[in-house]
Amino acid sequence: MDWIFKEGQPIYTQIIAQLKIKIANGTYKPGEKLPSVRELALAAAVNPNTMQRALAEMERECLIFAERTNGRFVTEGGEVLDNLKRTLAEEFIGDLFQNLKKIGLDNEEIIAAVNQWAKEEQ
Amino acid sequence: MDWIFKEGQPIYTQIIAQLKIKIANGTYKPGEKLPSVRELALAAAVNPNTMQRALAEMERECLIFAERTNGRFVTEGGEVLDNLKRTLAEEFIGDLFQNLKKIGLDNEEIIAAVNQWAKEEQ
DNA sequence: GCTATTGTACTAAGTAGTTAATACAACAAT
DNA sequence: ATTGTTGTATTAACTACTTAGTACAATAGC
Repeated sequence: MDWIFKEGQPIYTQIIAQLKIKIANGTYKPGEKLPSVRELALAAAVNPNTMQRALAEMERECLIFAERTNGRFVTEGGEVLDNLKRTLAEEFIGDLFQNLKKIGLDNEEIIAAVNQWAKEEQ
Repeated sequence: MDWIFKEGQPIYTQIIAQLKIKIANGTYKPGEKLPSVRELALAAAVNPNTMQRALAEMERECLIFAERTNGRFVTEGGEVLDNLKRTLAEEFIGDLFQNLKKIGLDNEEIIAAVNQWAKEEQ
């Protein structure tokens, strides 16, 4: 399930989204050392510059931090991870409501559709 | 609420997504004539070429069709619109489950989160 | 102290998306 | 028949993203 990129969206933004998920689900835990830029780039089959750009962006968001010649680490502190999970979930759910409302569904219909989806699919 | 574009994704793909929603919610009804390429481009504050590209793509999907010098029309036939609405809704909901499962929520938790969101927000 | 690995920076080239400007053919409206 | 509007095509220029290649400073590990 690792490192699949779609067309129509910059790779570096997709890397950020997928890395956030990996942090949120514990693949990379707070305080843990990340693979090096070059390793990550190799694993994602992406140019090191592209991976570097994604990582630099996540540093600006304080999700990870770099130690000059030692490597990169996931930021520690329980709030960070909890905030990330909550923010991601709210983004996903908010987008769903926004989109479904645009095509004419109200709150009840949305909840019904989500329930039905959970039963029928997978 | 018309024609807002985000960064990080080609404009023509965002035009397609928003036009699909406009067809799905009845802004443009089956059989109805669409504004001309130039009008749409003006309304969306976008170059005519970009609008043309989005419209051409939607023709390939048979959602609209062009009459050489008369204009563009929404494809008629109830199935088309129903299929569109169902496809859009399934895409949105499917993405939600996929994303939330990645950060560790199961079906029950997802449904709970959606219910809570519907109560609390807006 | 040496070495390998780390993050970081830079330049050049290629590709895709966007805009601008222009042009043409077909036909509805007059 | 003429005119204006339609979809469509083409060319050029600009920007953003991506890749390739190279290089450097800092330091952990030995």
